Amino acid sequence: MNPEYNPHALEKKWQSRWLEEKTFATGKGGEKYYLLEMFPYPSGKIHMGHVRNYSIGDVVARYKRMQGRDVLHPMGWDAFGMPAENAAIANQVHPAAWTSRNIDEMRTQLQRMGFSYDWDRELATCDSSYYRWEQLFFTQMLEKGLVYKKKSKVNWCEACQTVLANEQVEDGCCWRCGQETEDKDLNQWFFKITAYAEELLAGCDDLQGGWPERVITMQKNWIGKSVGAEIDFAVAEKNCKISVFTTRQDTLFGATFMSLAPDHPLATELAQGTGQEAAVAAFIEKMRLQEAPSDRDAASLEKEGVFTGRYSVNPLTGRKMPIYLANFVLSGYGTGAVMAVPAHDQRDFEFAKMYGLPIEVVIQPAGELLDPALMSEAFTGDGLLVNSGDFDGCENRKALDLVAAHLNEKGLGKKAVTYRLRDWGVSRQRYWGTPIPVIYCDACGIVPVPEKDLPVRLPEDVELGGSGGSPLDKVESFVNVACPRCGIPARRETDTMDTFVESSWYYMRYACADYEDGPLEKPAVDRWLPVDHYIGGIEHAILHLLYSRFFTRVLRDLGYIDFSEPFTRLLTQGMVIKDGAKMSKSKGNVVDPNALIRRYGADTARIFSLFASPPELDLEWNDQGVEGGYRFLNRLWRIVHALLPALNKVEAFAGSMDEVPSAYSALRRKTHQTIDRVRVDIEKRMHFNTAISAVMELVNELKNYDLEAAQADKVLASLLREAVETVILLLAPIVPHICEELWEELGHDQGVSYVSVPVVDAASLIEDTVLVVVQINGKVRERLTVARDMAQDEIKKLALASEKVQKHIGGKELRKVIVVPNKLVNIVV
RNA sequence: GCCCGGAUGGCGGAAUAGGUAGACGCAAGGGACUUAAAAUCCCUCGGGAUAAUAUCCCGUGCCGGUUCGAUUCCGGCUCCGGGCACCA
Repeated sequence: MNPEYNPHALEKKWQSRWLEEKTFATGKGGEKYYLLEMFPYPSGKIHMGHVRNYSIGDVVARYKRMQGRDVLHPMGWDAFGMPAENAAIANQVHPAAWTSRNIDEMRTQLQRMGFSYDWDRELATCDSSYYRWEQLFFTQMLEKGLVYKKKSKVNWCEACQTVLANEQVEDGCCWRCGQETEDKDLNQWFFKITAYAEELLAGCDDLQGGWPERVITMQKNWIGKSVGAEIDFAVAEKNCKISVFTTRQDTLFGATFMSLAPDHPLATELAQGTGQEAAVAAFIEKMRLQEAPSDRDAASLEKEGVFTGRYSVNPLTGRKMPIYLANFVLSGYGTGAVMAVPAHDQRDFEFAKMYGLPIEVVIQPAGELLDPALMSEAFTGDGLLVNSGDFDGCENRKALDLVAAHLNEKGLGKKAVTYRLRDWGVSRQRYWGTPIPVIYCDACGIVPVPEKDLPVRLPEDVELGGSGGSPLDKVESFVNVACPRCGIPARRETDTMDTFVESSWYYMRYACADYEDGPLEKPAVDRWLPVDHYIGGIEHAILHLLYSRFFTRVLRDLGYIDFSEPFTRLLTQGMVIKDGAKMSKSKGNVVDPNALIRRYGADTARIFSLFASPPELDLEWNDQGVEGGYRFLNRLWRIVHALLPALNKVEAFAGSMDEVPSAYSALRRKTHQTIDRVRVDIEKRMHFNTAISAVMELVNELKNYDLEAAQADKVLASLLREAVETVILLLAPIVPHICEELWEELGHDQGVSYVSVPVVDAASLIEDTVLVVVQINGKVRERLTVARDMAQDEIKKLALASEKVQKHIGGKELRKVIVVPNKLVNIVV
């Protein structure tokens, strides 16, 4: 009696063996390969998204090992963050205790999935042995001017008494308590990511091919580069200038007024002495009180503004242009001032109509004559310049350069570039994060904590959930320090850093997780970085990935590393969906991976999440699909065991195709076709669903042979052994436990993890006969099995000789016959 | 509004260089085994016509084009998903 497939027992056996023997430690020789999946937040339980993400990564890691690569495949914990603080308040547990307990639970769960991590490199970002280096980076960035402090608008939740990151604001409300958030001006620390805007944009070209196109596009759009000109407009009767950014300097002759953001620094000053003071003040106040329009209807919001009483002078036409404050001008973009060309910009057009301002056409499209009086919308297309002095008749695209050059010559303006990207605000008024290593001294000002005093440890004895400000504010022993420079009493910064800072460099630290003499051990980082293949959810397409690209460049410029792009190849996997929605606690449609493992074992959970769809698409949850995966593993188990007595008397067939008896050539061909398909699917396409279906086909083929036949014929037995070993080796990265067990039962004493991926014997792929399809006028009418590489004339003759074909031709005249060798004949009548 | 994706059976999805549409799996139906059930094994399975596993017609969101031949290439739509959004 053959043993039953008992996933629990055998999975446990192999998992403990892998751990004991440190099977997945690095240093087993070969060229390096760094495979990384995005590390999880230790919420306490893994979810199906983790199962999918890490199953995908594990296939690649295990496959690369079987290709002889020295694979670094680490795991760690993105351990700082608000949920720990929320749990602390709700359950009276210290965030550190809560986090560490969750890490233990999740580590156990990941180990139960059989993922091939090198656990010796595990790290948690809430350890001071990790964040101390982040604090060092911060002080070094401060010295380099890459960190600065400024007052700025932030999202504030009054109920939770804290700043929220943009991504923690959902539809204008706090994700935690649901209360509407408000803008608040706070003094905040910023990372100067804008200093790298151009480099981050240019670097996108290097990602081409390795990263999904849409992620690159999203990053480019987020950086949002605009090329144009900065133009100075003199203010009439006032000794000042207003600078404007435009991408349409070709339309400068058509600028008839100017719009400033309501919070432009000159707004109030301009109105002084014009009689418009009251109106301007009222408008500014109104705009200040108004809620930010929700994104969706921002563009359709009615244009509104107020005349400042002042005029600027168009530098090319000398026209006096009234200066308005306008609700649609953003103070944070460009210079916060816009030259208005109503004929050629839709917003300016609407504003001009509203306030009766002149519309001047300066670009005429081909075959049409624009009349300002008749226009119902701005013309934003291309054409020839008119009413533009010396530039008349010039194509507007060419005029962009010519006008910019002209302005530059006259000292009126210059070419300029603007980005949408904003500096990264990293201050958080929270407890559970990396303390910002800065001391405020009345005498010395802002003083970075010296390296010898790092880490600035997060104090443990803290009251959470109180009202007002950062919890660290109230910890006297933390706050009160001597100034490291002059020694007088000073105060510590009590804000902590955004948790995205930790995740911006953790992948480098894995190279030297235990290194104590610095953040990064150069030889280790040189060996392993950059990450060869990074796998994670599409939801990080901008934030985490952009921050990491920024941080890599910062560390490069601080002299720690020699590369600029952290992730050579990126795979973004889709979400796990159930009942048409992303699995989430709030939707109540979660499937607990633990229940799945308990019922079917880890291998079933793995094969299901890989088989149901290709990685980049969303995966629709299906209970029966899981059952199907389980059935397949059972079938594999039974088939191998049924043949085992015969298989264990022979070696796997290793001869050439011409030694294979013709009765078995189909089996051998199928074996090698499967190797071929799986290699392409895994190595080139990352489509594990089709790789699995190819192996399923080979397993179906095995069903045609029984023990009796295998015992009767040694050649057959050795061919079956070759096929079975192929199945096991190809599936080993996908369902490693069952494969290890079967591999062992086949008499191998070395585990499957470092056995080479099977190699295709090209001669075995070739068939003696091929199926040729005969079409008449493009419709399939006959299928002929003919010798491979038959001459075109001969195939044609054969095709025409067929009775079915003759019937369809029905005596009609042949106009053309197309022959594709070994594939098809198309007869055109 | 702009920018990216996508649309194939009852379902998830295949079709890698323009050449047999629907691999593999799920669900469904029928059968075998069984006292019975589960499990397992075998068969059928896009729609329609027909006694038929013979034969014919239709079929990859819609309309058109290129081609001997289009799920695949081109043009124009529709719908769905995602990103950005008063960015000058």
